[in-house]
Amino acid sequence: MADNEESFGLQNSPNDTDAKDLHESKSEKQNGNSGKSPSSQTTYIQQGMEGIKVYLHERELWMKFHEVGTEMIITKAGRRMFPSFKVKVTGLNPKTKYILLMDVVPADDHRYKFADNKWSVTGKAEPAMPGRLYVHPDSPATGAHWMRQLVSFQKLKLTNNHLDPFWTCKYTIILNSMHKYQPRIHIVKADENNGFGSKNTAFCTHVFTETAFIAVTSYQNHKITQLKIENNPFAKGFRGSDDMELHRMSRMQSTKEYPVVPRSTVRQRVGTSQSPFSGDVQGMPTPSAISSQYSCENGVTSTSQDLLPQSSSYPLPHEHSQDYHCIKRKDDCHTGEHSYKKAYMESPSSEEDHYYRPVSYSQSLGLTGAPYRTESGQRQACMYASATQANEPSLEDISCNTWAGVSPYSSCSVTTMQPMERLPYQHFSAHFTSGPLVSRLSGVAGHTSPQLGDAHAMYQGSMPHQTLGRQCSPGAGIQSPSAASLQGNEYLYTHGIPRTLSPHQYHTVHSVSIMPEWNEGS
DNA sequence: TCTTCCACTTT
DNA sequence: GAAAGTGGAAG
Repeated sequence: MADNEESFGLQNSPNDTDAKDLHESKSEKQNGNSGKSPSSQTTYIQQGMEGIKVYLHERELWMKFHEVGTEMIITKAGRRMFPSFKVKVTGLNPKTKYILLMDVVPADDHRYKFADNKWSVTGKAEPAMPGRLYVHPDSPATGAHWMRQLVSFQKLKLTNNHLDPFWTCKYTIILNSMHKYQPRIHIVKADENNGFGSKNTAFCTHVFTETAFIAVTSYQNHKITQLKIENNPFAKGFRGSDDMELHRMSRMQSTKEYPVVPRSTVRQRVGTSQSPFSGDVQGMPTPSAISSQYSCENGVTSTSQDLLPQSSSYPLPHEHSQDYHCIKRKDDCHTGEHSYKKAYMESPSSEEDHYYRPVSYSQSLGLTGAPYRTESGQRQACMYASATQANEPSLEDISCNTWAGVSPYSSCSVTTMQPMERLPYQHFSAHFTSGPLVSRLSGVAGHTSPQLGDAHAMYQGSMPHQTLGRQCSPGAGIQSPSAASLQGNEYLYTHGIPRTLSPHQYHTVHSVSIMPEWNEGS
C-alpha cells in the first residue's frame, strides 16, 4: 500500500513523513480493525452480490499512466477522462436489475504540486466538493445486460467549475485541481425484492487503485502528456509523425510568425524527464497479486477503514482493484422522489473490445477510508456512507462504510449495515451522500428498467457550505443537493449561494449520514 | 495556475 | 458536414 502512495510521486515530498506515518497508522489500524473490523461484526448477508466481479478494461493502459502518475485535465466545460473508465462485470444474476454508478472521491487530504519533475505534497486539501454520483445511463438494467458488454463511463466529465449555475454540464464531477482522486464503481441491486433504498439494499463498491489520478488544469508531467497523445485518438493531431509535423510546421509558419518546434522534438525532451511519480519506486506500486476482500461493516468500520490508514495517508489503495462490499444499509433514507431523467442515453457499455483483465491483486485500500478522512473526503464519503455512520443507517451508507476491498475482480459481499455514530461532518450527510445515492437509486430503481437511460444522473453530496450537486445536463441527472433541500434538511449552497435548481434537475436526496470512520479517528 | 483560443482529430 | 474531444500556446 505504501507503495501505492509512494508511487504517486509523493516520494520526496515534504510530507513523505506524514505519508509514511499515515501508512503505518493505516496498517496498524487495519490490523486492529481487522480484528474488530465492523465487518466482522457486521452480518453479511449474501444476497447475490458476493459473486460479482469487476474487471477494469484496458488495465494495462491504466497501469502505464499510473506508473508515471496519472493526471486528468479538468476544465470549466468538463473534460473526459482518459483512459476512459470501462469495466467488465461478471457474476451478476442475469435476471436481477442493478444500478451501476461511478463516483470520484478524494484519495487523501493533500494538495499536490509538481516541481522538479515530481509530485509532492504541498499542503492540506481544500474542502472537497460534495460528491456526485454518476449513474450509468443504462441503469437500472438486468445483470444480463450489464454482463453482455463492457460498461463504459467514458462520458463522465471532470470539471473544476464549482459554480456552474446553469448546471450545464452533463455527467460532470467537480474536482479541485492539484488534488488526488480515486474513481469508484458501485453496483446496487435494484431488484424490487431488494427494497431499494431500504435497509436491505445490497450493493458493492469496486475500486481500481490504478485509476487514481491527480486533477490538473494543464498537464504537469510531460510523460503523461505523451501517453495521452499516443493513446487518445482525439490527440492524434499531436502525434509526431514526420509528415504530420512537416505539415503542421508549414501551416504554422505560413500562418504564424512564431517558430515552430516539431512535436517530436518536444516530446523527446519531455520524455527524458523523470516521472515525478516515478513510479515505480515510490509511486505507484505495482499491484500485488493479492486480492483481499473486505466486508462491510456497519458504517463504522468500513472496510475502507480497515484498509485505509486513518490518518491522512492516502486512502487509495494501491492495489488495482479493490472491492468493497457492502451491504445493505439500513436506511433511513427516505427516498424521495427522484426523478431521474435521462439526459440522454449513452451507449452504455459498449466497448468493442471486451478486453479486461482481472486485476490480479487487490489490496485493501484504504482508499475509501482515506479519502474520506479528510474533510473533503469525508464529505464525499458521506455521500454514500454517511448513513451508516449516522445513527441512522441509510442506504447511502452503502458506499462507504460498507465496502470492503476486494480483489480486482472485486467481488462483493453483502452485509447489513449497522447504524453508526454520527460524526461531525455529518452535516454533509444530509445532503447527499448516501442519500442521494440511495434516493436516486431508488428513483432509478423505481423507474425501472424499461428505460435504461433514465436512470443515469449524477448525485451529489453536499458540503456544508458548498453545494455540489448539480446536474449538469438538463436532464440528466439527479442532484443531490436538491435532494437535500427537498428533504428539508438543508439547502445546499454553493459558495454561499443557495442553489435553486429546477425541480426536475434535482432529485431528492435523502439525508445521509456520514461515516465517521473516515474521519481521522475512526 | 487558470482560461481561452487554436488546429487537429474522431464520431 | 457538424459536433465534440484533444493538447499546445498565449494571455
